[in-house]
Amino acid sequence: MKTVFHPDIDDIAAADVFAALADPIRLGILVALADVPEVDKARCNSFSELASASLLSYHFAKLREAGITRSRVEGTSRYLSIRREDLDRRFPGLLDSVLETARRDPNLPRLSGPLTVS
Amino acid sequence: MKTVFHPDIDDIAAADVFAALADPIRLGILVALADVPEVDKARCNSFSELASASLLSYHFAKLREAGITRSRVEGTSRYLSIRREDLDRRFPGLLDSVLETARRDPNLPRLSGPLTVS
DNA sequence: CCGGAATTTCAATGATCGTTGAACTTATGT
DNA sequence: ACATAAGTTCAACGATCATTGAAATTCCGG
Repeated sequence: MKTVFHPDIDDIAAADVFAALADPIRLGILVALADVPEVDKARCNSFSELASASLLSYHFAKLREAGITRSRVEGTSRYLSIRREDLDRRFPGLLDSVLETARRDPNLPRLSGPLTVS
Repeated sequence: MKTVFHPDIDDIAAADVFAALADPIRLGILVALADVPEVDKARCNSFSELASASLLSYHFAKLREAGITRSRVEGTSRYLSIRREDLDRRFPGLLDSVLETARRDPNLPRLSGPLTVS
């Protein structure tokens, strides 16, 4: 039963968050994640349109290490979600305006359909 | 009468803005700038507590090229300001929540006094 | 015209970044 | 037990980054 490291949200500096957001693929992952109605149900594989498996894995790690996402291991799959409560407490209002900003960017990579869930 | 290049705000991608924000010194510059009551009056030199002149020049360029700041040349001095209207139109709400986020970060480099102005 | 001030530019350094493809790990289904 | 699927890890690459210090630029005041 492998477990994954998630940093304490209070150890995250503002600049770390922005660094994690400074990539179109990661912003694409983030908006796709935000649009999933059921929390904690987005399989990594669902993002395969955005990049190769190994590159996705790299970007997932960046988001996770910046305290932005959570990764739950279940069998051979991993399920991603946004650490919404933590982010809202530590950086109130930031996540929403980042999502709004990202959604507005016409050049962000986007998933063709809704995320396959569960 | 030297003039300085400022990108069209519509040519700026979300990821570019976040990249420019991904550095503590630049965030420090930004909050200091935001706290100046009179717009367009902050001389570059006023930030000398934050870094060496040459490093500041580098960071100023990053902010300017990301569409975040404006630089007005007057004699041997340059005066910086935030492109607030442009940013608010292109990325509504983002600047304010970025400033709020940055101000909340206890580890950001800060100016000891208010900016010398005019 | 000369000296100094404000700022940028340049070259160099080491660190980190995004990307690729191949190898590895771990769990699942038969 | 074996093949397969889902992810991660690793080594390599060129690109960009932050930082330094020295040199160049541009203007201003005497």
